[in-house]
Amino acid sequence: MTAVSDLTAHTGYLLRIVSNAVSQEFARKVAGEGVTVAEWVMLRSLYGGKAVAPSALARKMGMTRGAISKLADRLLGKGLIERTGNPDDKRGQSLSVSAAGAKKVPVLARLADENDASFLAALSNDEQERLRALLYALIDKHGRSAMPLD
Amino acid sequence: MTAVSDLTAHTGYLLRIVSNAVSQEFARKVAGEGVTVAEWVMLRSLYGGKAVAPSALARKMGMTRGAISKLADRLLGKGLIERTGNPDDKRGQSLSVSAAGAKKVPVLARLADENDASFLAALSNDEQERLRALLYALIDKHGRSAMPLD
DNA sequence: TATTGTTATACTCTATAACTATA
DNA sequence: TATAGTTATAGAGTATAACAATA
Repeated sequence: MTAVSDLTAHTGYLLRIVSNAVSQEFARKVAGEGVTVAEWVMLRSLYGGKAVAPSALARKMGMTRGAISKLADRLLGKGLIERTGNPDDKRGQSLSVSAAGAKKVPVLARLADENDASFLAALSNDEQERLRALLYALIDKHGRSAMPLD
Repeated sequence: MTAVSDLTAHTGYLLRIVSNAVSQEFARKVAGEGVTVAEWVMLRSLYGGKAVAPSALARKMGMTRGAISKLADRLLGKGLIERTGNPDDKRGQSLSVSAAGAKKVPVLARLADENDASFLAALSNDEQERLRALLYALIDKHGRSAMPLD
C-alpha cells in the first residue's frame, strides 16, 4: 500500500470518468435536437403528468429554485414548455410540457435508449443488471434527498 | 413497456446521479483545502513523476490544451505547481508539482480515501469489488482514448 | 507549414444572495 | 414575516478558434 493513493484507487474517480463519457456522448446526440442534457431531464420530468410548480421541480431534480428558473427560461424560449399562473396563489407558477415539447420527448427518449444500449453493449445482460442493482443500492442507502430520482 | 422510456430506465442517468453526488461531496471536502476536483486530478497526475508537457497532460486527462492551460494557471497562482521552459524546444513547457503542492497531495489523497470509503460503506466489500470490476470493464471496452485513465 | 502553448470568447451548469410580489 | 419565483452575480468546467513563437 502506497502512502498516497492513486486516482484509480477511488471508485468515485472511476464513476466520474464513466459518467462523463456517457453524458458527453448523450449531450452530442441531443444537441442535434437543439437541447442539452439538463433540459432533457426537466422535459422528461414534466412529461406525462400534471403541471408542476418550479419549487416542487427544484426539490425533485435536486437543484435550486434559481437554477430551475434559468433552465425553464431556456425551454420556454425554445417553445418546449409552458408557464401558467396559479389562480389560488398569485405567487405560484406552473410548468408543463407544450405541444411541441410533447412531440419532441419521444424522439429524445429514443436517443437516450440508443445511447444507453450502445454504451452498455460492452457488458452482458447479467452484468448490466448487476450494475443497475449496485447503483440503485447506493442511491437507496444515501437517501433520495441527496440524490433525487423521480 | 411504455412508448417513452423513463429517466431511470437508463443506466447512464443512474450513473450521472451517483457520480454527481460523490463528486459534489468530494468537492466540498477539498474546497476546505482551497482546491477543486479538477485541480486535484491534475495535481495527482503530476505528483511523483517527471515534469510533463501541457500537451501530454491534455491527452492524459482527456482535455483540450486550452483547458489545461487555464487549469494550470490556477494551480500556478496557488503555488501548487511550477512551470519551466524546455531548453531543447523553446516552444515547450513543463509542468511539475511544487514543494507546497507535494505537501498538499497526501492531505488531499486522504480526503479522497475518506470520501470514497464513506460513500461505498453502503455496499459490502464484495459488492464494492464488483462495482469496480464493472466500471473497469466499461472503461476497457470503450478505449482509453475516450476515457483516459492514467 | 506544422506544432506548442496561450489567450479570447462563449456557453452550460450550478450556487448564493438580493429582490419583487404575494400571502 | 414568510414564501414563491425571478434576477443578478459569480465561478467552475469545457470547447472552439485565433494567435504568437518556434520548429
